[in-house]
Amino acid sequence: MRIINGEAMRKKTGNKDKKILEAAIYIFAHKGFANTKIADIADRANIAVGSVYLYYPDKESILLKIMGEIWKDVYESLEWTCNNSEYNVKEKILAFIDLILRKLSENKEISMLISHEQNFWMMLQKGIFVEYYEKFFKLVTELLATGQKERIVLPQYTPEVLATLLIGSIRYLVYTWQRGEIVAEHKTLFEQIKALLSDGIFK
Amino acid sequence: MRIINGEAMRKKTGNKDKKILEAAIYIFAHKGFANTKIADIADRANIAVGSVYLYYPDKESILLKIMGEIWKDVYESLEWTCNNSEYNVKEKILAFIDLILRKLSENKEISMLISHEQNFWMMLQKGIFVEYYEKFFKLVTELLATGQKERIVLPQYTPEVLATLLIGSIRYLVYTWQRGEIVAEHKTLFEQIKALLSDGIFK
DNA sequence: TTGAAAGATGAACACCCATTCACTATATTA
DNA sequence: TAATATAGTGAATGGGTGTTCATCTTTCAA
Repeated sequence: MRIINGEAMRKKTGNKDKKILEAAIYIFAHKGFANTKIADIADRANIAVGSVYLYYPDKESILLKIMGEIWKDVYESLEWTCNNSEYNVKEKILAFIDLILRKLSENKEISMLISHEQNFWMMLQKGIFVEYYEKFFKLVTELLATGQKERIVLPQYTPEVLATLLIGSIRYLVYTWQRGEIVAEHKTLFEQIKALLSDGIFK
Repeated sequence: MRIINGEAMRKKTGNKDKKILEAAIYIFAHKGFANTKIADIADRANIAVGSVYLYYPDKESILLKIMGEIWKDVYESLEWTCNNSEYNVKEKILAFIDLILRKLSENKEISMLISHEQNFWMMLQKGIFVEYYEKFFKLVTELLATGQKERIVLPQYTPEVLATLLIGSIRYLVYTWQRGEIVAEHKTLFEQIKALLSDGIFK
């Protein structure tokens, strides 16, 4: 029983907020944000159009919530890894590569959504996801700078360039692979990417 | 004087088709295809809304024309380089990197447009640009495969993975730099990118 | 100079879809 | 079991915009 302001309150049931997000990820990824109708999302979530508005104020906030959760998750995972003193810098950098590889490939639609929408919405600087992404990017940059100080990472490149290259190429490689344009086993591809990027940045 | 079917014909003047493309590149890049109104494009091109439809059948065809021209240009330049027997494979690969670097950075808006729209429209497989891009990608892949045969390029990676990595990371690095998120001199950045990618793929 | 044919215009149209809201269903409390 | 308050519904609304078209303008051949 739930009492708020001394009044009886009906509970929201069935995790509709989560169902909306899951449906939206799928439709946004395949049709693009602009071509997605609220009715598409409602259909896929098996709820009424009006119910969507009980959970999110508008279409845009659904997208921003999704991207916010993705980058919050990635940022907090990396932060945890960086604060774990059992790892040395090289291990932390490899863990970062692994982390983002894993996050983007856990779900085809997440990788598509990011590849289709992120750059544009980053430019608009809308939503909390921008802050999480920027914190994540900063952490990666610092990690690489530390690597350079410890003479593990090649010194001739600026950390920002390295970080951008790593994040951008992983994102695009996973996307291309998910869409079937690169034919490779999951494990083979991941090892190639890790080896390739390691060869390019480590001494 | 122009005579068609024995009738008098007024000429189209002022290169309105080009002006429309240029205006569209700018607006598409900054507002996104979906948020761009035909009126925005007409305003920027200093013509009437209706005139746009004298040159292009609909909004979509303007975007597809732009992307078609970009990738036609890139593909044909690379083809010319590959057919030029004065270059060896390594020089051709370096020329390819230079080519795409140059194309994407010649104009901030082109780089933005590609980064915001290309992945999505590639997925839809709409427009002639898809064929040009795929021919370009195939050429790059073949170039890298030849490099591997001649023991110039690292053999442990599949050419498709290398090609995807090169194209994707250059695109994203230039975009990020154009938007001011990486602070670097044009020349410095280009040399870093070339060196970094060369280190990662050449023996 | 004039009539014809095409270029150019922008107000009006018609459709689309995000959002609203009057209504129904259901959980909760007493 | 009744009263209440929120959850859930989906048809209707309204604003926005891609496209059209009646009209005007310009060019060109005769």
